[in-house]
Amino acid sequence: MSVEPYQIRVLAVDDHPIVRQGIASLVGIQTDMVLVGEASNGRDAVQQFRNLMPDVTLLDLRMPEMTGLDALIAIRKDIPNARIIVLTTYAGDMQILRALKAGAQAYLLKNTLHTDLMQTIRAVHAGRKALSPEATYEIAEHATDDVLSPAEVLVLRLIAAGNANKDIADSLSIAEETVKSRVKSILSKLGANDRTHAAMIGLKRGIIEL
Amino acid sequence: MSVEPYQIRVLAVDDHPIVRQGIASLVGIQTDMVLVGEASNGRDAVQQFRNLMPDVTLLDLRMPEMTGLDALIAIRKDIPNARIIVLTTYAGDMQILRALKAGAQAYLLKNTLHTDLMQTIRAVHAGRKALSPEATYEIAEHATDDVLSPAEVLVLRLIAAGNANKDIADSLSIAEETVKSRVKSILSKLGANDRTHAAMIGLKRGIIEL
DNA sequence: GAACGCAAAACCCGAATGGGGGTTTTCGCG
DNA sequence: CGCGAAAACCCCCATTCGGGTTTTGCGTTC
Repeated sequence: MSVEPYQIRVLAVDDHPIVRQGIASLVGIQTDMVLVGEASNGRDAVQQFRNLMPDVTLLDLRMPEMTGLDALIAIRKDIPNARIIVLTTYAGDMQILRALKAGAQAYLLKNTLHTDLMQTIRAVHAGRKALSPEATYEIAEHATDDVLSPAEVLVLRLIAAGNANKDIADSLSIAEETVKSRVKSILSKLGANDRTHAAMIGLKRGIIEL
Repeated sequence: MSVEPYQIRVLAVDDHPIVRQGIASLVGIQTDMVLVGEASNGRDAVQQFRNLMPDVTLLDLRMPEMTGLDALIAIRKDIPNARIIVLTTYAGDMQILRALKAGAQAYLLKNTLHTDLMQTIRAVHAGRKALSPEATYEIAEHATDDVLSPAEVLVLRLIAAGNANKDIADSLSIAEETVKSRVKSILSKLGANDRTHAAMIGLKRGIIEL
């Protein structure tokens, strides 16, 4: 039995055991990779990364305890050249952009084929970057759109929670009229008919979470 | 090498190759099960079920081409005693209830542990039923709630799409006043502050889809 | 320190919303 | 066939929403 001299050391982070099992099984088949660890939430992911120093990390975004995005940020703060592939179900353009800005080398959807996933691991390990077609499309789709300001995102979140402008004003300690101008701006930037539409678009695009 | 005389024949349906790989790998380890087929959408699932007649089917709900729920209904129409385990990410009570009404024997979330999943396959094959704790909780949580009528669900969908009452009236060919009374009823049944809140609750509870 | 840019705040106002009633019509089911 | 429950339609009315416009205030830049 020959031992591979150079193997890519992979860390898998996902809150679904079945997905981790799938990754483990796929990586196990490859002769040039080895799975060195698993984590089921963001906190564990950061911990595991520190301990294991993997070459490539597969990271889901939606997780309990600590978001994949927060884990990504924490890891890259520790080790700025960490190689991380975001592997998730969801493709809102804002979600993708934030992950890339936080230093992800690749963004793949879970409907990616086995072979593409393995190729991406090798590519990222070699220092290249990758985006799934859907991710590319989503970003291109909204490339020319105005981006919501942090203040506007706050208002949008409160809108989605079912608050009236007055309530939003109170909980943000600003004038109701200010809220109204922000709402107007949100509707215009998102191309929404009304606040309900805006909330749904915000969800679809990964600007707010359910 | 001994051949197991009685193996549970399993069909895996999920649009994520990685998840199917995980199931394949887990089922492969068990001596009393064998994976006989896979499908990546609802249409294929129905097809595969007819061809293979598996003992137990693992079925995701969110899939392209044809919903898992529709596939479930189609399969149970063909073979009324088909044993199907819904294995999905999402736990809105309405989604769960519809799956159970359509004849699913079990409803598991993907964060289920390996061992629990395997046990559930055996249990369902033996004719028993199973619900994940989260599913049970969701159902109990809303057990006493009034259920939206089909007409109300239609209106809620159009609300979420950003339509005004007048537009909803037009596209459903009913009077605006009718729409208004349905909206009132929806808000009351869901305990929502306004239509936006209602749309978000509808999403959370699996009454409408994004 | 003048000019600029921009978020916050203010005002107006017509239209949409949602909370109260209510009546008629339809339909499923015993 | 009739009963009861939905669904559909209707009216009133206070409030909220969303569009347009303007003013204030504050920091930046030149």
